[in-house]
Amino acid sequence: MNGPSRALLKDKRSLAEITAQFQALLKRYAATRSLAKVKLLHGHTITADMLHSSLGSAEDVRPYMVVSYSRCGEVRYARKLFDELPQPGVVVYNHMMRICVDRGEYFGVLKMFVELLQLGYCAPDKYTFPLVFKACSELSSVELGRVIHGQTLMSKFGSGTIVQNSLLAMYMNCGQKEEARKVFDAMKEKSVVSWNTMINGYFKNGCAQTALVFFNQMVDFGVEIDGATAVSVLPACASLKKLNVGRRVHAAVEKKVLGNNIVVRNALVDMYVKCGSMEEAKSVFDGIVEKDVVSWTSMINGYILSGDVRKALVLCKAMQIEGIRPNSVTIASLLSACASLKYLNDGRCLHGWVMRQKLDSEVVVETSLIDMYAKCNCVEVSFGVFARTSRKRAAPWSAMLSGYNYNGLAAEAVGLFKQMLMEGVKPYEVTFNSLLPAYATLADLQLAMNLHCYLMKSGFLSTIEIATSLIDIYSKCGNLEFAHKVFNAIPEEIKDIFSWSVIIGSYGVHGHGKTAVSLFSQMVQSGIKANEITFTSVLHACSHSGLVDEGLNLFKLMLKDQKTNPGDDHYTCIVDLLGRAGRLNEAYDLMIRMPFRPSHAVWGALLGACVIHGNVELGEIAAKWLFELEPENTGNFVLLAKLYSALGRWEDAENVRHLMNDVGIRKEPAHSLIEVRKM
DNA sequence: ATTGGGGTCT
Repeated sequence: MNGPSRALLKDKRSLAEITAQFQALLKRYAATRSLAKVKLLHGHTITADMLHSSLGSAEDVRPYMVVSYSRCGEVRYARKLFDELPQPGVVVYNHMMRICVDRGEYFGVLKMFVELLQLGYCAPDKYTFPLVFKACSELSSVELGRVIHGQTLMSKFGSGTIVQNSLLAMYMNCGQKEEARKVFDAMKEKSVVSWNTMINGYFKNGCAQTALVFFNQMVDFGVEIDGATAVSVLPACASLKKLNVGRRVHAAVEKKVLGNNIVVRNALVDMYVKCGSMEEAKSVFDGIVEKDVVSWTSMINGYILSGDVRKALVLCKAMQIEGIRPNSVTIASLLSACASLKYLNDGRCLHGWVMRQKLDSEVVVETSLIDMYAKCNCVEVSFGVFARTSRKRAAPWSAMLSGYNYNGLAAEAVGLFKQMLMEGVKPYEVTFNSLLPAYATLADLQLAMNLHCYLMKSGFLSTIEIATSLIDIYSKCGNLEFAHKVFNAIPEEIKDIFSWSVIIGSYGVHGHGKTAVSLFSQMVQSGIKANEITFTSVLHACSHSGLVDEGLNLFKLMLKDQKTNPGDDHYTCIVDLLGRAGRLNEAYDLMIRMPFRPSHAVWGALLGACVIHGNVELGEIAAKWLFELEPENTGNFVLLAKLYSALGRWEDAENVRHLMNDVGIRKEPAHSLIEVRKM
């Protein structure tokens, strides 16, 4: 026997002295992560306990044991000792919570926190709160986070920079950027971490622009950037394609020597790739001495984005020669490239490789395989892959749904969705992106009502995009009443330009022009500015219902508006509107004064109107242009022939029909055979 | 003893 135990046996010193020695030793061992020594000491404490039956000293030492074990990563012992402690203090609690965080047991953190609050003899401290906020953040529990935020404000830790930083991260990760902003603005001392958290948080919440604003402010304030700043701001530059800002960050990285960090280098490669500068991406990539799988994957993705899938595949080989194995992300990236280019063979090769590498059970890989086969129009193979997945996660189901949708199999998509629900898989928002169009295609009222019911119960209907799709589905089913009910149920303040456009369009398509126009003015009154899409919907509605004056007024409104420029669609609507009303010359005058050359659609609208009203003069002009703009469209010949026949000009009609048959064979420009009198 | 951080797909 040696060390402290022997000291205890001899009992030359007081218990307090020995306890202090134990504590000091344990602290040192914890700092140096010396697990073996901690274990030895643990043994000594047990011996000491037995010999002296003086638990007093051991009670002072055991909390230190817990801390040391947890620092050394020996979770089992730490847990056991912790459970045996009669009165664990806040420090021990903090260490146990840290263990939970490291193991991803966030609910355990919350349980311990509540326990700690109920103890009565001690309270959470500045080390406790960051751990608890981390747990709230990972569990996406803002409600709880807010409560604990309130608690920090009541305590003296609410003004601590580190506590506030973890609070920022919690709000940002829960999607509450406004609340994060309030905390940030109120912070007395902002550290570089605070700025980084804001930049990164805004980017993650879809506000890349604001992320850059914060970055610029940070630089203006003279805050020294670090590696995490670079890693947070570069993706924002990438998504906004701000090559110049990216280059400035790169320069700062070089100046501050942050580039030893491979994470920073990889972020730079990705930024250059996304900004389309492959030369710069390659030069950063070449400069990385020890490239990891992320460096390679970013570069591979770069070649894919620049359209060189062959080179991407070559690089994938090169990386393996260098001894780096592609991971599921690399594969997912390559497979998505094969999908969009319909490279079925390369996709199959990758599939085989993935199976041999045993990467085929990763969800991302499964999902991209399903997507790749579907995009290559091999739905059966796609389903085969899908059937072999564990089917517990929503992603493969979503991929399969979008696969069915892509291949025009709407009924299958709806059937699969039902099965998904029966198997208890919870969809997420993007699942509906591919599912809802299928319902619109089927246009089955009973199915739509079932869906409506589900969306209400599951709460997804409160998502504006999904509610908007449902309006469209009801409209496609011909049920404007339900469509309008769904529209009315959307709270006024979240109705956006898209939901208004869809309801206006729905009334327009079903010939209720007046309602469409009145909805349009309601929208403007509610403070939403019309855009090109809404104008298309409302003008379409006018032309469908023959509301000439209303249509012309709206069109004038559009011309006056600086923000909305009439495009081809709008001219098509107006020409159609005037044409149907028999005001053909007005329509033609408008076309001549158009700021750009009328497309086939505009000419088509004019020709259609000429047929209705028997106007050969303008009809021939329109036909001449149409034959030039879309020589393959035989419909235009049919229309012109119809125009001639209606006026009893049988011979001309017959000629046009011959012409139509010839075009397919001779590819001779048809318009040369038609005499154009005026143009 | 604490806080923030890279590439893909859904």
